[in-house]
Amino acid sequence: MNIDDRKNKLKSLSSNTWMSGLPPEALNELLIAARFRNYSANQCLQTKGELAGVLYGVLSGEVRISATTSFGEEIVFTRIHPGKWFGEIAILDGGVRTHDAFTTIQSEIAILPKESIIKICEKHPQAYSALVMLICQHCRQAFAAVDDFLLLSPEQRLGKHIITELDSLESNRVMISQQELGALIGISRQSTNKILKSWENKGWIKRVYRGIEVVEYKSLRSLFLGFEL
Amino acid sequence: MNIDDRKNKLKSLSSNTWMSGLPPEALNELLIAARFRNYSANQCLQTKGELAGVLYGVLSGEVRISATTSFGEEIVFTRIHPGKWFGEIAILDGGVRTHDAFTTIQSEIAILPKESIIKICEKHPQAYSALVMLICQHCRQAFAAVDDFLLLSPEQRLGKHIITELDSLESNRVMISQQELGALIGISRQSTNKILKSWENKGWIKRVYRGIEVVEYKSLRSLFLGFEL
DNA sequence: CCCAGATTGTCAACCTCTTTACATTTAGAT
DNA sequence: ATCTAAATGTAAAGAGGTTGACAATCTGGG
Repeated sequence: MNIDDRKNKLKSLSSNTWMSGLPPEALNELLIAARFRNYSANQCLQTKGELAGVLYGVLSGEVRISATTSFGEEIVFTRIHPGKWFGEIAILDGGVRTHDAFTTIQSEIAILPKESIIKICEKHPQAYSALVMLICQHCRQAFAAVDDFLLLSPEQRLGKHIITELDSLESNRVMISQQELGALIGISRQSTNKILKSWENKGWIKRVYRGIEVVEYKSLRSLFLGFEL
Repeated sequence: MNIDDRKNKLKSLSSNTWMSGLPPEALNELLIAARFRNYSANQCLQTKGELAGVLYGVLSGEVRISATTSFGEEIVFTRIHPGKWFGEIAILDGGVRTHDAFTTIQSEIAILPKESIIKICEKHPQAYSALVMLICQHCRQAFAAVDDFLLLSPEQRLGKHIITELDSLESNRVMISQQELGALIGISRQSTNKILKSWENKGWIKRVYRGIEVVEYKSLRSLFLGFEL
């Protein structure tokens, strides 16, 4: 792979994320250290409990962050979309992975080995700070998720989750099965279906196979905001 | 306050937390920078949304981390016990407070101003790393909390929460109203009461006024572990 | 083109948790 | 000691979500 290819790839990963805070020199070193790999759907990137060696960035496709119960059911913690990084906790504290990670569709993933990150961070303190900003983001998101469980109804959580994915994707369409959508907010497939149906009847969304097209963004958002913006 | 007093206070805050990783020199500088303040019950330490200036450490007493809904209900995110620190996110990323914080009983709190922390971190990179370890801990806790909502029944969440507080307190007794206990795991006071009653009937706990004494720690723990340890 | 597997639509029965209501108990203040 | 506000105990009714079941629909691969 030539250097321009690498630059283009990392460029799509450095807009609006922790990398955007890096000095050009540090970015250049990351450029060299990064590996890029294509995964087909349903490939495993990491397993909960294993020691961590790398930081992941999603170039294209989608990654599902999940865990499996002792009974074999799968819960879905979140989904990571293009432009976003994950896996920094285990890098920063030397601990084990908190979740499993699988691609949901064909995806291109950037992989930064821990040793390279440490080396670059020692040389460029700003790189370390940038990583800290990344974990701060994820920590705030997790805090908000806990609050949402304590605070919002299933319908509100569903609405908020869809809006969040929409914003992250900069699109008006979220592709996900109702099964998985329910698993993300802690309700059953049937309940998810019922809520989506009621929204479609109100003209807020359009149900498509394995996905949702949002028509009335504002209505959906005011569902959990408690007011119109 | 003399230097020995300060040393004793910080000593109780540096066992088993982020401070334990600090070099003696850095610890000494924190010693000088720290302020100590006594709060009576129900005093406000911080408010959600405000810019952050300090890191808090609980020397004695208890702090409730909470938020208020648009309808005026209060949800309880977690409770902080002696020996624990909180408030590092806003210090690290310069953002606003994620939650309100109130003392629940008379408490002594250590307060580290942001400027002092930054100064010490610049001089001692290990101090910065120690703070990062703190946020990693909190991030892992938040991730686990989200998983628990997706994974465990109310009864299991209740059991896990009590065990967690028990371990944090190194005690066999948790002092908390059933109202607040329910608010922490997202169920009503009445449901909380019902579950506690059933546990008392099994001989696992003893209900006291505004508190719970745990008799059968192992039984309670196996409730959510899914197996006996 | 056709088939198999995945996904969706829909119901009814069931179960759990919430809500409402009220009596009782407890701790702390005066 | 007494009073008051907070906390607890308890039950019935109702809301809301889950489960199980089955038919219909869709998509991608051969």
